[in-house]
Amino acid sequence: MDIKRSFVKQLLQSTEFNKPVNVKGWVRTKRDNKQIAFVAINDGSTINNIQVVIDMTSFDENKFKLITTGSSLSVTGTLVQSMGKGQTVEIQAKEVEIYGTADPETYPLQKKGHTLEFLREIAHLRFRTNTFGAIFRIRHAMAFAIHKYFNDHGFYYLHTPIVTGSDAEGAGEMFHVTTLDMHKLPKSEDGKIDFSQDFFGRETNLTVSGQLEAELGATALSNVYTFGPTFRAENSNTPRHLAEFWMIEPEMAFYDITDDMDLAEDFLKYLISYALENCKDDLEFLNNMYDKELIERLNFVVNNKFERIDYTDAINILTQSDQKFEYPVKWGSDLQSEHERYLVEKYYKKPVMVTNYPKEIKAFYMKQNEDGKTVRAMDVLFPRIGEIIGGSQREEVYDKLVTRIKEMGIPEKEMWWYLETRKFGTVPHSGFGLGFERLILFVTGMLNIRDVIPFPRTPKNAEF
RNA sequence: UCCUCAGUAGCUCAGUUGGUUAGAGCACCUGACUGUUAAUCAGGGGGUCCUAGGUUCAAGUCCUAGCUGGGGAGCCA
Repeated sequence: MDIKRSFVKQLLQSTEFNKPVNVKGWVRTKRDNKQIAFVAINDGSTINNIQVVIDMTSFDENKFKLITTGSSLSVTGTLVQSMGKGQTVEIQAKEVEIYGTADPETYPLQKKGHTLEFLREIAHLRFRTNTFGAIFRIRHAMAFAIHKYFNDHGFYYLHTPIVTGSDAEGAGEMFHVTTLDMHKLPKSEDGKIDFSQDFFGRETNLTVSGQLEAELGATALSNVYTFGPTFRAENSNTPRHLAEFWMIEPEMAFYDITDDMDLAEDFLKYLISYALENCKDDLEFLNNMYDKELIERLNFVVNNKFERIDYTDAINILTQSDQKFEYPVKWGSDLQSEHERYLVEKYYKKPVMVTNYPKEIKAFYMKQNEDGKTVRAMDVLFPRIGEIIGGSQREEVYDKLVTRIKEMGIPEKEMWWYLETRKFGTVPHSGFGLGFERLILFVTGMLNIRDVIPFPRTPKNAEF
C-alpha cells in the first residue's frame, strides 16, 4: 500500500472521507485505555493536530509503548468524520511506522506548558512547540509578504555585501572579519596591525547596514530594497536587541521625506494586514495564550492613520505633560524610551512618526533643513516596542554632504564612491530601515526578541 | 556596560529565627477505566539545593567573589 503523504493542514480541511490517507509527523500527546488510543500528530503545516485513532485490541503492545510524545511516525489509515467532540476529522489507523522514538524520561518537551526562558535553552527543540511553530510560520509569512509588497510596487531586491570595508556608517560596534593568525598578528613598523596582509588586503567587518550600498543602486534602478542579515557588536542586553538580526532597507530615488513616510506607513499596514489574513490560526493561538489584545491591536494599527509630528512639537508635548520623566526633556537631546512610550502609549495612543530631528543627534547622510538646525529624519514609534523604523531623506548636495562628513570626523577618503553619487547625476532620495525581528515582535505579541528568531545571537550566547 | 531580582527534582515553585530524613503541583513510570482531547483515579521512582571560598557546633538558609537567566536603562533596528 503506497499512499501519497498528505499534510495535516490538508487533511483537516478535507471532506473526502473513507479514503486511504498517509500522514507523517511528530506525536504531541497520547491518551489510551485497553480498547482504544488517541494520538495527536503535528507536522508543522498548521498549529492544529490531527487525531489518529488506534484500535488497541489488534495493535502490537510493545510497538505502542514506543509511541510517545516527541516520537516521529508515518500513519496510514482512513480519513473519517470524528465520533468524538473536539475535532471534525480523524484518521483510523491501519499501519503505523515509527521513524524515531523519544525517550519520555529524557525528552524535555512533555505535554505541559513550558516557560519561554526554558525553551530558549533548548532552541533545537523549541520548533516543536505550538508557540514556536506559530511564530516561525508567521515569520515566514512576513518575509514572503515583504518581497511581495516590494515586487508589486516596482522595487528591485538588491543584495548588499555582508563583508564590508566601510565602517563609516557609524551605526554601532562592528565584528571584525579576518583570516590573520590571531596569535601572530603581522605588525607594521609603527606597531599597528598590518591589514595589507589580510585576506582582502584591508580591514574588513560584518555589515551594520546595507543603506549606503542601497543608495548606489537607487541612483540607477530608482527603487530598491535590501533584506539581509545585519551585525552589531554592541554589548546590548535587552529584549529588543540582537547581535545578528535581519533588516529591510528600501531606498527610493526622487522620494522626499513625505513620500518616505507614506511608504513606511503603507508598508507596515500591508504587512500587518497580510498576517491577519494569512496567519489566522497562529495569531488566534498567540492571542489566547500570550496576549489577549493582540489581534485587536493589529487591527487598530491597520485601521488608523499614524500620527505625524515634528521633533520640536514632541518636545513641547513632553514639556507640557504632567508626567514625571527620569531623563529631562530638552530640545537637542534624543527622545528616551520613556518619552517615546509616553507619546505613543499615553498621548496619541497610536503609532507616531517623528520628523525633523536636531542634526547633532542624527547621522551624517541626512538631508539638512533650511533652518540649519534640523535634518529630515523620521522615526516610526510603535506601542510596546518603540522604534520599529528609522529613516530619512538623504543629503544629495555634494558640498553640504562633504561639509557634514568633515564636521563629524568621518574618513572622507573611504567614502569616495558614496560621494560620487552626489557628483554625477545626483537626485533627491530617501529610505528607511525596518528591523525584521521588531516587526515580528509586534505581529506575534511576543515580548523578547530572542523568541522571534530561530537562533538568537546575543552577548555570551551562540550555542545553537 | 550600569541598576535590580532570581538560580532547590525533567519543568514551575515553596522551604519559617541557621537545627535532625529537603517538599508540592505538573511531567515521567506502573496499574485501573468502552471515544479521549491540559482526560480522570490509585501507587511509584526521581535532588551536585548554580560554582568556589568564608562564618558557625551546625548552612538550601548568613557573608564575599564569580557564572547563568529575567526585568529596567544606555546604544539602536
